[in-house]
Amino acid sequence: MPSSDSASLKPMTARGEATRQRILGAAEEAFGKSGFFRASISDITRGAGVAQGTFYLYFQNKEEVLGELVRHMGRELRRMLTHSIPQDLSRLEAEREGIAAFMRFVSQRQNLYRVVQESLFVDEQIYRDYYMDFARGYISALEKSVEKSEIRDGNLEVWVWILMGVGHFLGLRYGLWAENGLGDAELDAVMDFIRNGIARPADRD
Amino acid sequence: MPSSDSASLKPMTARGEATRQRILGAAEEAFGKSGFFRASISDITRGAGVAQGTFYLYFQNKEEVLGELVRHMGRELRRMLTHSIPQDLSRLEAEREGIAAFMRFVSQRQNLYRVVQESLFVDEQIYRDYYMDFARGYISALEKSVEKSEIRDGNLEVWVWILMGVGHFLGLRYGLWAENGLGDAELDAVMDFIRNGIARPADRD
DNA sequence: CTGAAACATGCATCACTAGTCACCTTTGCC
DNA sequence: GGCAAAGGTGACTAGTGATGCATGTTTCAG
Repeated sequence: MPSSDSASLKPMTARGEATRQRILGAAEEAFGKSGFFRASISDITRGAGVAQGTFYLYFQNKEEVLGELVRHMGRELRRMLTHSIPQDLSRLEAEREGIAAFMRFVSQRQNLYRVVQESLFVDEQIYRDYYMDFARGYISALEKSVEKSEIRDGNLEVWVWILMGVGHFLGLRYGLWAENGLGDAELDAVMDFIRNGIARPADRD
Repeated sequence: MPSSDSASLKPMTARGEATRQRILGAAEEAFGKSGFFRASISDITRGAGVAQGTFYLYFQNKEEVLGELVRHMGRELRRMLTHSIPQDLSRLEAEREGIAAFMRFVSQRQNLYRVVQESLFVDEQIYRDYYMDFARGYISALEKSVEKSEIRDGNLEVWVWILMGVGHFLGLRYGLWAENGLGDAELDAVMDFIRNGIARPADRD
């Protein structure tokens, strides 16, 4: 028994997988454009070019599709960051590359990013998992950097949530709302903040 | 002519205002608990203790209620911050007080905060207006602080979006998801980041 | 070539909700 | 006390959308 517990109807063996992917793609588009709740199953199946019933061959409901999309974004983003950030960079350099890569990702996959954000209002657990997972990896990366003295020490958990918040709002403001994403000058300003904070040099401690 | 343009049916003169407020309160609760889309008009009117039709005496639809709630949160938050932050504080001190006050606000009015966040998926303009307005005031406050040399200079617009992102994620992580809000030690860690950044003292510039 | 498993269809059912409206109640001014 | 305006009601209409299912179609091993 393949321990299918609550894990719906995922099994399949060929073209089925392709159909499933087309449904996921159409859902990403529909959710991104209309929002999760306004998008209907029939919008999705129409977009995928399949009949309504076909949807239920692969998913129990819309929520399940959303969860899948959010996890997909998590994997894609990690993969992307891994590939965009050379191993030999110092933490601050890596941070800059990471933010730049993230911003490109959001600009290019606006629908998917919106879907992730909306998951907070569909199933909070999906959203929490997404960020808790990301935070876990981020914290251990910072820990290593502290050990190598590439950055100073501090409450890394809090700092990571701060950094994720920074990324999120930059993604919103410059990835979704700006024509041309985040420019180099602006990225400089971001890094200036992250490196040095806002206190005058004389007031730092 | 009272230039009622698109401004629905707001006029009233006595107990009507009280009813309208009860509807807004019930909507805040319903939206916060179930989400905007899952909450029905009849959920709201039931919560307010009025008949369904009464809703349409004061609002055209759910969206309008949401807009009202978001603008309400904006006003309340500003008022709160104004009252919580003594005038004679330096910018860094004010920043600390502001974050602490914001965190208390989110913890106490979780439903309202959720409503504001969900507005992004109901009517993006409402959400943008909320943050664009907030950013405007925040930027000019920072400009004044720069003039007084309380903080160093930089790209204040970018910094403000960073700071709002920080606030938002702290609100999420510690205001909505943590039992006890943001502790003093954690607030210290936040201020440490905002003051000094994460670079080692030797690497600062 | 053939039959069974996997895939796919699309319509019918069922539940639910936004918004309307004809009618009733309260308020307060004369 | 009478009456008009403001406030309030709740059943009803029209529409939408999720989901079930009986009925095809495709694929491919033997």
